[in-house]
Amino acid sequence: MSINAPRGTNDILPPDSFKWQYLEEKAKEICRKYNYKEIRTPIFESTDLFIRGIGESTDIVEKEMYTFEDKAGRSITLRPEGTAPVVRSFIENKLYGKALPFKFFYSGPMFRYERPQAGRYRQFHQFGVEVLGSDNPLVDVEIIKLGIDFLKEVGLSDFVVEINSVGCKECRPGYLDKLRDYFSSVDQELCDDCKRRIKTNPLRVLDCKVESCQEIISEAPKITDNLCDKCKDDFEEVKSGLNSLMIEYREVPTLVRGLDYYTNTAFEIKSDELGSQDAIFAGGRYNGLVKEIGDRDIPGVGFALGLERLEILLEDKELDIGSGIDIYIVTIGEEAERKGFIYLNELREAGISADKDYFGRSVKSQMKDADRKNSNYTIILGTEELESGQATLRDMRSGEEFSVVLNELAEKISNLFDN
RNA sequence: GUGGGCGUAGCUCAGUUGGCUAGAGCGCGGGAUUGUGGAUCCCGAGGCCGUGGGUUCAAGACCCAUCGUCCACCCCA
Repeated sequence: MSINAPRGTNDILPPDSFKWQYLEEKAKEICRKYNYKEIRTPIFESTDLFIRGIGESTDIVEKEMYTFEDKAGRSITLRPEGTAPVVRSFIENKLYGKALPFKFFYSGPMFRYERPQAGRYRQFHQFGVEVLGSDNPLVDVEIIKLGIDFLKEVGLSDFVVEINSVGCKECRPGYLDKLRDYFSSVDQELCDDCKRRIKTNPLRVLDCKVESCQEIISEAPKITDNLCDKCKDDFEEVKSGLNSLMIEYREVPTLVRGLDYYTNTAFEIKSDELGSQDAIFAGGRYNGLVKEIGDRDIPGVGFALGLERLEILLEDKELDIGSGIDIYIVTIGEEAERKGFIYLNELREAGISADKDYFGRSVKSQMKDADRKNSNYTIILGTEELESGQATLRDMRSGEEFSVVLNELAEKISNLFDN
C-alpha cells in the first residue's frame, strides 16, 4: 500500500498553485496599500498560549487541537488560528513600546482536528490582519474594507456583510444573565443542543439552526438593546463608518463569535455558494486578549480569511494567472538536441521562459507538447537550421511563421514580448 | 465524536435478478502527413474493481469489518 496525504490535508498542484500565488500576491498588494506589515510567527506554539488565548471551554481547545509533547516534555500545539500567536509576539517583542497602532497581516497554514467537510480541512490556510493598540471603531471599518477590497480585487462580488456588537466586559455579563433567564423560562420548547447551551454558552443558542428554536430566539432579548453607552456609541460609529465608505451591511443581532476573547464589533462576510461553511472571512474586536496573554490592557481587532473557501468560490472564474511559457524548442536528432539545449539556456538567461522535450519524441508530439504547455511560440531546429543558422519561429496562437537568425534568437524573442 | 452517500483505467463514469478473456468517453503514446499543435480517422499501452475477511459451484456486484472520500450535525475560516 502506498502512503497517502493525511486526512483533511491537500496537495496544491499546478495549475492550482498558480492561483494560490496569485491570491497571496493580491493580498500583499492590498496590505501594502493599507500599510499593514507582514508578521511570520511559528507554526507551533506552547499549548498554554491557545488555552489562555482562545478559552479553555471552546471546541477548538477541547477537541480540535493538534497537541503533542516534544522530546523535552513540553506541550506543543500546531497553531489552530493566527490571532493568539500574533498577540504573543507583540507582547514578547515589546512592540507596545513603539508607535501604535501596530498593523499586521499574516498568511499561512492553520491546523484543526475536525472531520473534513466542504470548505473545512485539517490543514487549512488563512490570510488575516490584526491591529493592536487602537480601540477606534474606524479601525474596525478599515479592516472590513481591506477584506472586501481583496475579495473584489480577485473578482468576487457575491457576498454579504453581517455585523453585530457583542458588548464588553461591562455590559455583556448583565446581558448573558438576561439571556439565560429568558431561555431557562422557555427551555421546554428548545432543542436538546440548546438546552445544553443555556449553561455552557447562551450566546450560541442565538444562532441555532433548528426551526423550532427560531421563534423562541426571535423573542429573545437583543444584545444591541443591552449595550453600555460606550459600546453603543462605538457600534454606531462602526455603522456610520461603513455607510461613509458605501459598504452595504446587514445588522444581525444573533451573530456571535465562538472564541472567548471577542468584544464589541463582530462581523462575518458570507457567500451562499459555500454550503454549510458559508463564512469567507470573519473577525472582530478583542479588547481583552492582550491582557489575557500578557499584562497590558491593549485593544485589538482583526479578521481571518479562509483561503480554501475563497478558492472554492473562484473555481469557475477565469483568473489571469498565466501558467504558460514564452517559447518551446522543438529539436530533430541528437546534434540538434544538443544545440537546442544550449539555445534554451540562452533564452532563460535572457529572462525568457522556455522549455523543450526530454523524451526524444516525434516532431508532431513535440508540437503537441508545446501546445499543452501553453507556449506562445515554438521554434524547430533540425540539420537544415543548424547549417543555415536560420530557423522558423511559429506563433502558436495565430499559426503565423517567420524566419529568425539563431544567434539573435533571445534578442528577437525579447522584442516580441515587449510589444 | 454522530449520521448518510460514494470507492471500477490518469480523469469522468457504465457494468442488468451474482454467470464468458471487466467496458466507454476523455486523456496518454504511435501512425495516416520520412520535419509542424488544435479537426478527423486508424492502431496501441494502461485495471490486486480501495483493503481484509465471509457467503456461494461462481463475487466488481451480496454480508461484515476497515481505510479513504464527499456531505450534513457539533463547531468554525
